[in-house]
This record gives sequence, structure tokens and C-alpha cells, in this order.
Amino acid sequence: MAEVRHREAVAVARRLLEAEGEDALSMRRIAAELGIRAPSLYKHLDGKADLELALIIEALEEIGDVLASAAPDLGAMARAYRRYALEHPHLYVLVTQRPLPRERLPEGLEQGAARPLVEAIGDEHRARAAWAAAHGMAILELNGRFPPGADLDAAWAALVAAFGDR
Amino acid sequence: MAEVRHREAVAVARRLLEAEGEDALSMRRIAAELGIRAPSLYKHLDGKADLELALIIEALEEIGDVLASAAPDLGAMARAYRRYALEHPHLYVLVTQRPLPRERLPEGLEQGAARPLVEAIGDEHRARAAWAAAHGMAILELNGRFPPGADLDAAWAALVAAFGDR
DNA sequence: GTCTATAGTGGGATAGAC
DNA sequence: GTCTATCCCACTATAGAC
Repeated sequence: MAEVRHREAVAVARRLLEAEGEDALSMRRIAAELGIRAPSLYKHLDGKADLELALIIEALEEIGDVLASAAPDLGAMARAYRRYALEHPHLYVLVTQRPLPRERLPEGLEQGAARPLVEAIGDEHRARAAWAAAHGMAILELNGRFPPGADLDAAWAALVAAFGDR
Repeated sequence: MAEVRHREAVAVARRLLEAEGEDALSMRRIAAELGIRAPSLYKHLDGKADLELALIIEALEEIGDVLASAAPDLGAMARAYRRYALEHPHLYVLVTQRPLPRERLPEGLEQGAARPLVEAIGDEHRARAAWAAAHGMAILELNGRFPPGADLDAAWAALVAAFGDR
């Protein structure tokens, strides 16, 4: 099992995803970039899910870092979270908008990404609600679900105010 | 253009989606349920997106009704919203987890679904944040994104408290 | 004119030859 | 390790039955 090919495939996948979006993330495209045929990829990967898992792990680590760097100020953390989502829209969607393959994730990764927010908020349940709120704002913005003229800076500020004033 | 076939196809699509999930929502499956071949469906519909649009419209109307019935109590509205999402998980995902085909939606439908919350909250920006928060909680729960043992009743209560105490 | 079947594109995935 | 060939999926184009 050529470990190198696996890493190469993940790197190509991330580049394609971020540059051209989800539709470009096809086994045929990735294989072509590596100079081989699509079926050959399956000798190095279990399947497309394997590739996506690697991208999910990368992104969760990055999100945890981004939040930790902005902690413990809730406003700064919200801005950092929003910025990450807007700067990596296709990756953010890939990572958040589906069930987590928990059993295949490195030990502690999920908790590590969440820790800065839990510590900044204090209460566990309140922290979950705050994460859900931030994710809701981010994903609805990415999916263009707010009305065209909506002032999203104001909505984010209202969110921070709701969770920060206590 | 047989309008009847269109309605039949939408009804079959909703039944399949709710009963068996997104994967069952294939043109082949729907056509088979109607006793015709998949390509023939395209004479009655523009494509799969046409079918999904009809389901999106149905769901947005239902969500607006559900919120209006629970208004103006924020706790009741949150519980009603969550209940709708949990009772129609595949439909909720289909409707919310992608860009809205706004230009093809009936006039006022989107605003109508949002109105109960805007009126209950008062402030437009705060209402958007509250909707995003509720959507975040609902979609993360549906996608199994909270840790296994998480007390989501408590998280929803924390969310309502954050937006209600004012 | 309304219906249908056939064939072809491009996606994920697999089996088996070399 | 890579290949060809094959299968199922959504979708499109087109020709033809009636």
C-alpha cells in the first residue's frame, strides 16, 4: 500500500475542492491529476469517503486552531469562525453538512476542536447552543439562505450579544 | 402537459423521501412507482430539481404554519420547529441544506415562513440570529453531530434562554 | 401531440487480467 | 499497481409508436 499515493490523492482532492468546488471532487478527476485511471485509486484508498475523511480531519484541526487563537473573546471567536467558513466554503460544507464518521476520527480531535468554545462559555449546554448558532449563521450564509439585502454583520453581532451578555 | 402526472410524481417523491431517505429519491424509483420509465418523467417535469422544488415549497409552507401555531412563545416555537425537523428529517435536510431556488419560489413564501419568528422577536437581525441558531441545533441533531450522550433538551433550553431573556 | 424506448454522458464503485 | 470491462446512478437527446 503506497502511503505516498494516499497523501498525494488527499492533497490533489483538497486543491480541487477548494478551487473548483464539490463537483470537481471526482475520482476520475483526482486520478487524472495523478496520471492514472480512476479504478487504480481504489488500490490506495477505500473509496471517496476515505478521501473525504482525510479532508474532514484536516479541517477540524484547523477550526480548532482558529478558535483557540481567538479565545476567550466571544466576538473574536465568532469572527474567526465565520472567516474560516467564508475562506474555505467548499471545505466547510464538506466537513459540517453531513454525519461525522466518528469511529474513524483520531482520538480527541472532535473534543479538541470544541474545547476553546466550551471553556470560553463555561456551561456545556450553552456552549452547544452557541456552536449550533454559529454553525447555523455560517452555513446559511454559505448557502445563500438569507434574504439578498440582509445585514449579516448585524445578525452575527446579535448572536454574540445573545450569548455574551450574562 | 399532464398536470396530474406532475402532482402524482411529487406525491410519490415525498413518500419515497420520507420513508426511505434521499437515496430512494431517484427518477427510476419514482417512475417505477408510477408504472412508467424514467425518461418519460421528463415529459412531465423539467428534471429532478423540479420535483425537489415542489417538495421545498410544501415544506416551507408547513414550517410557516407550525411556527405560526406556536407563536408568540419562543420556547413553544423552538419546540415546534425541532419537532418538525425530527418528524421529517429527510425533508428538512432537503429543504434547508442547499441554496434556495428563490427565483422559482411562489411570491412571499419565504417571508411568510419567517414572519412568525420576526414578529415574536421584534428585531430583524436578532430574528435572523435566532433562526440560524434553531436551524443549527436542528441540522446538527439530524446529522448526529452532537456527542453521543449530549443533553439536547438542555442545549435547546439554553438557546431559548439566550434569545428570550431580554 | 403525447407517450415511450434506446442510446450515450459522466459520476462512484468492483472484478479480474496482466 | 495499473489496466480494461462492467454495473448502477442522474440526466439528456432523439427517434418513433399511436
